[in-house]
Amino acid sequence: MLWSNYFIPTQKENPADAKIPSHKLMVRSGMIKQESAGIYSWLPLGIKVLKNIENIIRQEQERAGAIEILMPTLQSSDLWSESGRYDGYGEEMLRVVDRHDRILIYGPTNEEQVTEIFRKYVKSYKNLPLNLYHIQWKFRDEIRPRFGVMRGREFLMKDSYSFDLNEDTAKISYYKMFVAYLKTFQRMELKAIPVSAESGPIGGNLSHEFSVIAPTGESEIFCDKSILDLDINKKNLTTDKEISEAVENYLSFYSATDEKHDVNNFNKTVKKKDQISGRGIEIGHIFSFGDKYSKPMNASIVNADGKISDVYMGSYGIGVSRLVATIIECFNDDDGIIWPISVAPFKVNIINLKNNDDDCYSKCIEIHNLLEKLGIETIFDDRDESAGKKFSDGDLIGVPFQLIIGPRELKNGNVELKIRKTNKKEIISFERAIDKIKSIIFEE
RNA sequence: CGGAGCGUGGCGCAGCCUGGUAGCGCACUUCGCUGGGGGUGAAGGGGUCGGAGGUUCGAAUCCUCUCGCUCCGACCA
Repeated sequence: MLWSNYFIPTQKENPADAKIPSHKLMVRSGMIKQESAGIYSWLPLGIKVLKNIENIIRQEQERAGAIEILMPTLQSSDLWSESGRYDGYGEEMLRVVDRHDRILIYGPTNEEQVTEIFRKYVKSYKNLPLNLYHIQWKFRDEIRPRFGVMRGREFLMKDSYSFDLNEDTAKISYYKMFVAYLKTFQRMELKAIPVSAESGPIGGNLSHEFSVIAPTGESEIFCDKSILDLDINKKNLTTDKEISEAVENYLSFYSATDEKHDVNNFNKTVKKKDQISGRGIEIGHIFSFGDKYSKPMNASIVNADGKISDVYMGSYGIGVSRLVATIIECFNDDDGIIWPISVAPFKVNIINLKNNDDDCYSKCIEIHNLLEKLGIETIFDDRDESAGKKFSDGDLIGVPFQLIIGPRELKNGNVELKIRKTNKKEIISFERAIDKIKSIIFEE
């Protein structure tokens, strides 16, 4: 991609109303534009990252056996009356009245909707277990949206819904998602901590949220340091038994949200030096809630004995758009964003230091085409701007590798490779630079 | 919803208190010099001050209403 053909409206100054690093940086790097309170347009760089994150989530969901569907943003309020949540959910639901004076809801979540789909088609235990997920925009009319897309009113969420015959198999479904979540977040280089949590308006008795500790986190979490040292990829997890053991290993360590925190228990079970507490950003939340929706909505199946029983359900959410901000909160410096390779909008940023130099330009194009051919997404900053401007924009948008090409080093067949993560620069041959980039990217 | 504040070119702000129809930095346009960390010289374009009403000879400035946005608190992926 040629920068001059693309659309990255960067700005030097911080927006007046942005308070946290991710919000400032997302606006300054031209990823998002606010349209209303808590409602944003996603500009090219922003949507690229959002899609990358979405795809990682999608891959891990599929790997865990979840099946993608797409439910509408607008739902009939009748469904919500059936489940009893129409009144319960309150002012956060955005209601829309259509021309026939029917009330629609811009969905804040989809338990009712998916239960409706399930009950229409699934009648037998033979079709279980089933896990359906979708990635769709949600709307929660927060009293006070803030922090950019971290707490928007409109946000992109991945939500999965599991259906099982009984409590035991429902637990397996829950555990599968538990593992999928750990893998998903790890691929984004986030250290997500599963914490036992209140289930809130979704309901149920088994619930964990996945949080990342960061200074801008919104609520206090407490855990045993040992959880951070666990590595979900270390073990081969294929059978239900292996999955259960792995999850139960996680669950054996203390971890709790503010509401669930028990100081005495914390001190009793966790050594002082292993006690960790910090502000957590909640990026995922999973619930197992049995028949909370299936019962009032008559989502029942016939079991092996020919008896009718309500399905056991669970729901599993990931804040996709919030993840974009979370990753930035975790990876940034004074100059800008530092994208993990897996979600970076481009992997390589070629910076041409001297625009009117034919040799420099053609070398840039050559390298750009070569990288693209290798399947490495590259942006070539061919703008007629000063070197300094390109450097600072490059650091701001946080592309992992910068290839700096100028007449001085080109004479010797060299290029400067800067790794954004470390800000280390080295002058090496083009071949070695490309090999190095390849090895780092494809090793992932 | 309770408390606080803001709304002046694309962005960030000054002017408002002590009314006299707008100013700064960045960005933008053209030309030149430049080009290894937001370079530089010259010449330009763009706003009637969120909206409505009122006071006044005269309103960005005073008053009333209204809309939007932000911040602090309770709620939340």
